[in-house]
Amino acid sequence: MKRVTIADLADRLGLSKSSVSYALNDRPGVSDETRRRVLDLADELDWHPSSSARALSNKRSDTIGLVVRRDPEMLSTEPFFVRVLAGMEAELERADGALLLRITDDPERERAIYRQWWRSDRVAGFICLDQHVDDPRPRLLTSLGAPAVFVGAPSTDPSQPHVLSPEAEDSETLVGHLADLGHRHLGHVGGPIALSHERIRHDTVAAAARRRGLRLTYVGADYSKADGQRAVGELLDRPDAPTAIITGNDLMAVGAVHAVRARRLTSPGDLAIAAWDDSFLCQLVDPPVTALDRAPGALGALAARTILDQIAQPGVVLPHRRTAPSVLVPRATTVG
Amino acid sequence: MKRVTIADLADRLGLSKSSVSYALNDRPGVSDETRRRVLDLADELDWHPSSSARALSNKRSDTIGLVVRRDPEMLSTEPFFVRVLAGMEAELERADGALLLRITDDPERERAIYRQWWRSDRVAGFICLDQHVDDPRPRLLTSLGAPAVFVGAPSTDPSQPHVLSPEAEDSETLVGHLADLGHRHLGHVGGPIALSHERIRHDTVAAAARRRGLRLTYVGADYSKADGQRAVGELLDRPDAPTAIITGNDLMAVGAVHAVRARRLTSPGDLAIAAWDDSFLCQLVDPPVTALDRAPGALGALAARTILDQIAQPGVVLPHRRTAPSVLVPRATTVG
DNA sequence: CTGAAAGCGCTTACAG
DNA sequence: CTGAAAGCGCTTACAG
Repeated sequence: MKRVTIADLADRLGLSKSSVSYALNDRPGVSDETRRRVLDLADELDWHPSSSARALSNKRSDTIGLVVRRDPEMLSTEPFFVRVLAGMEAELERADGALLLRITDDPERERAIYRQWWRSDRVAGFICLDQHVDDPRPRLLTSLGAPAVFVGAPSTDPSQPHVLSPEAEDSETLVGHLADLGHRHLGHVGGPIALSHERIRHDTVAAAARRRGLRLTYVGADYSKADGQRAVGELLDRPDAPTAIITGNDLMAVGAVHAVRARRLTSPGDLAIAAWDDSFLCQLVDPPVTALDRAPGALGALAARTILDQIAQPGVVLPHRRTAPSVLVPRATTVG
Repeated sequence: MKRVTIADLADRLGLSKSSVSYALNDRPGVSDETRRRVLDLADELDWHPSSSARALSNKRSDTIGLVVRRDPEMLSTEPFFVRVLAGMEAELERADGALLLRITDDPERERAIYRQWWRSDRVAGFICLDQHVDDPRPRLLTSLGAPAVFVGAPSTDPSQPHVLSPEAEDSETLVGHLADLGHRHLGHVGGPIALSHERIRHDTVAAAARRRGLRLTYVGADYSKADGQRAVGELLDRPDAPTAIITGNDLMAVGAVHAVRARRLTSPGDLAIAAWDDSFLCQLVDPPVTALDRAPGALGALAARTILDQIAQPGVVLPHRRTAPSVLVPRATTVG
């Protein structure tokens, strides 16, 4: 099972290795006929360039690194993550790139992996998810000189590109939907406030409510169903409970449904519920939950495209990008 | 941002590159003191070996390839996949390996990626999920000479190792549970019969039922909630409907619950339901579904360990392995 | 215990 | 348009 090399091709064709390399890489310096012969033989012998030799010569890899810092168990309850991942893959597939993946919930390890992958030239750049307050990655990656794109929230280093979901528009959509239904007091059950995009939502939901003269009560939870249920329960048990809530993800919306049910109340009668992140969960629960379809695949694809662009143009400050406004899918918990 | 190389270390220490390399790789040929000095300086300068240079010299990469052939949209509804993935990651993390991931639902591309990754030395071996009838991968990978481990079902090439869930024991557990509750006619709503592990389950469920003198009706579906609901609906509408069913995954169990509810029947009274693949879905649905917790993380970890072993011992035929029998989590749909 | 040298499979100036 | 040569950063026999 001897590997076929460029030298083999050169030998069989009576050419030099350089000519073969030029032909294979579609560079000037070889006649069309020579190029044809080279490509045909490469095809016939099923030659593929050695990725390590090429990376060593070019001093760069064509692999994108993705280090996910989440509890693996929690991750499995997040359809959103898999859909973002699939979007990245689709884009990388087109560009024939590849994704090197690591899942760890140890912050020390996380940083070590970024360093190691970059220093050992394993990857040409990184896609960074879940930016949080005091996130060490913007500075770390800048100091390493590693290209990176931040997904869902801006990097604190403005020279690093980011791709965002349109949180302001989405907040507007959610608040507007509930306001149009006549609700005057909303609850916002946000995810972990250490996450940057949750801060953004906190502010944009508040702004949207203020603009309409609505009252707003914020309460934080951890994205789990159980904690969502607890948080919504607390809201419901207040004397001045809101009549509608917005939850930061689908799982907490399910928790909300259960909180309502546990109190023998009904939705939307006693509490209307609308969620970020549509998924099959929102459809499965009874009653089905009104939710924003955020097109996670598009976000992932945009992230992949952006990091590939950044790698191709090192040093260039790329424009930030965002996905199209999400689409509200009204269901029984608001319009039931 | 100049890369630190072994030559830099050698220069600064007044040593040769080979001594430095020996020290770094913990091989004989250097005094303990020299080794210490080398390691200290490497640490101080944050030296990391160039993965491509090392791979080129060693003629082998330390990356494992995972090509997932699934519709990305469907994938996001499968907590099972993410949990297997997380298990692999945990094991690879320990061994400091990495996972190169590609998701595609195009069979042509799938084969091309296996070829390309192997021929270009990007990966040292593969983990293969979702083996199906007439799967081209056993032959392809054997002909390439690429190490591979098959997860969930044996390869048709017996020299390739596999790691399995204990399907026979699990079938026994599920059938036994329902039989103990007094059910005499079971339905088995299997997943796509083209998948090898579904064939195994088809046979082992049948054997377990036969052994107990139970009647069994098999019907196939595609793992989606909608198709599960359809299949269960068909069973329920028969004049001789089974009193209990086993579904091939959690999503179809949810479909079963909905089929029952749509007919204004109840579970477990009119139909008991037990599922393979416990997940939060089984807990969320009302009534909650009895399910087998298959320890997907352990399966993923075992797969990663096995491919690493196979790579370390090329040519050796490894013993096949399986995870511990799954644990049945009884819930309302059977013991309600 | 240490050093000089060849080699892994590519790319890329530099001459012809 | 083509070839000989150096170099990417490692590893590993082979001499000393």
